[in-house]
Amino acid sequence: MSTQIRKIEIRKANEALILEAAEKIFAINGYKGAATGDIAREAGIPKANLHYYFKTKSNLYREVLKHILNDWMAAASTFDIYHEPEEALRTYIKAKMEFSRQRPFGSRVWASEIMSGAPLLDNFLSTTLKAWLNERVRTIRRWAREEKIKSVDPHALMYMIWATTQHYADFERQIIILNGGKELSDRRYRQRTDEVVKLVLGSVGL
Amino acid sequence: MSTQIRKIEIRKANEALILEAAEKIFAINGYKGAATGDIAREAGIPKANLHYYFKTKSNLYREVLKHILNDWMAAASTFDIYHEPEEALRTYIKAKMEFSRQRPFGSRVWASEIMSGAPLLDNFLSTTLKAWLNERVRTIRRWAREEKIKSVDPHALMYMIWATTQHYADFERQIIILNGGKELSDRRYRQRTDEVVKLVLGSVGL
DNA sequence: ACGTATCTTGACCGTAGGGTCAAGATACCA
DNA sequence: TGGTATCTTGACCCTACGGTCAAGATACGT
Repeated sequence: MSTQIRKIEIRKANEALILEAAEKIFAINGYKGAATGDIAREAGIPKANLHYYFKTKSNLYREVLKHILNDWMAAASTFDIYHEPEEALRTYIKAKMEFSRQRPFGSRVWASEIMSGAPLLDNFLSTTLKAWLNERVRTIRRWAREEKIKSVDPHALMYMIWATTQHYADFERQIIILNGGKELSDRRYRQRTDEVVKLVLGSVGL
Repeated sequence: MSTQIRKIEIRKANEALILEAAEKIFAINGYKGAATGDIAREAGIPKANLHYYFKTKSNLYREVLKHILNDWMAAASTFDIYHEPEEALRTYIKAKMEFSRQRPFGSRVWASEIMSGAPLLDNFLSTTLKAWLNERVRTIRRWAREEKIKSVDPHALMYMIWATTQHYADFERQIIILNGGKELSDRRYRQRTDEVVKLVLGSVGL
């Protein structure tokens, strides 16, 4: 009945703390392999406290996924800012590369969920994402028809973009090792982003 | 002291059975999330029997990884069959797409291992794979110097090829859902392979 | 046919992990 | 300042899981 602003903020802060820790642990160990105790330790709180904010591991996982979907869709929306293929693709790829840089764990949770059969993402994939993809597929076909780009398989193109951009998050460790153990600097990462843009644009004849 | 051929074959057959089941369960649940009991059930044998052939879960996992590395490297070797960029790239991409089609679980175990920090692959990545990659990078640079292909960042190109081809294994479930719940037929998959080849060749100006 | 090495399996053990609880601490409101 | 709602936490419970064991089954060499 009362406002209790401070308390509400404590809750928000703790939930955010737990969600961040959970994203990391789920990313590293997968859903089944992740231990709520490990998540709690990562968040710096007792396990019982974690279960106070999130009743079950499953609930927590669902919340983590929800956050990732939100941000993934936010990046997706940049596809539509521009109408010309070059700018649209460039902007979208940059947004996805940025997402991989900023939220590598989120990307990995997504990948892990898909690899384990996507039990929870099934609905999102078959409705929201499918609709979004179909729309972009149509756009790409139109570009080809208008001879703004080479005629390519739109699905093959979109999957290539997703795969390549997400690779920098999901396979970050491999990339670092192949880079001699050093992670890519911001500068190198920006250059690499431009190279990815260049390759993809080249693949459609731009 | 004795040969005992039949027994040796029993062992080989059972080990193969277990390794196949293990590859699947590790692919779905990751190393930590996979239960030896689940692997045994998948293989159709009692858990104790699994532990008779593979002392520990860790040993079994190592063996699974070893098999995957072998086959991955076999695909990799196709890169060198041809000296001209077009044929070399086409052959390599086809081999990798074929690997994704035939061994989707293997690909996922690899991905899962990398995502969890690559504790066991570290050595392979920083020696064998790094050397292999450096060699290919040099080849790609040479092609660019000889103006056989556009000048591109070789690492960006190789990662794009890896990411895109492995996407068809690691994100198989997502692809199926986006395809309306039906998996890609052999024919569609072959067409898609050709499209991937086309995109990659296009990206380097071929 | 008999002895031996390998294989098979149900029962068992100990720890780890998801989740609960109840008692105390903290913040809020009147 | 007292009452109430929320928050914090160590201790606890129970199942799942990695791994063992010992007793029996199977195949092999002689």
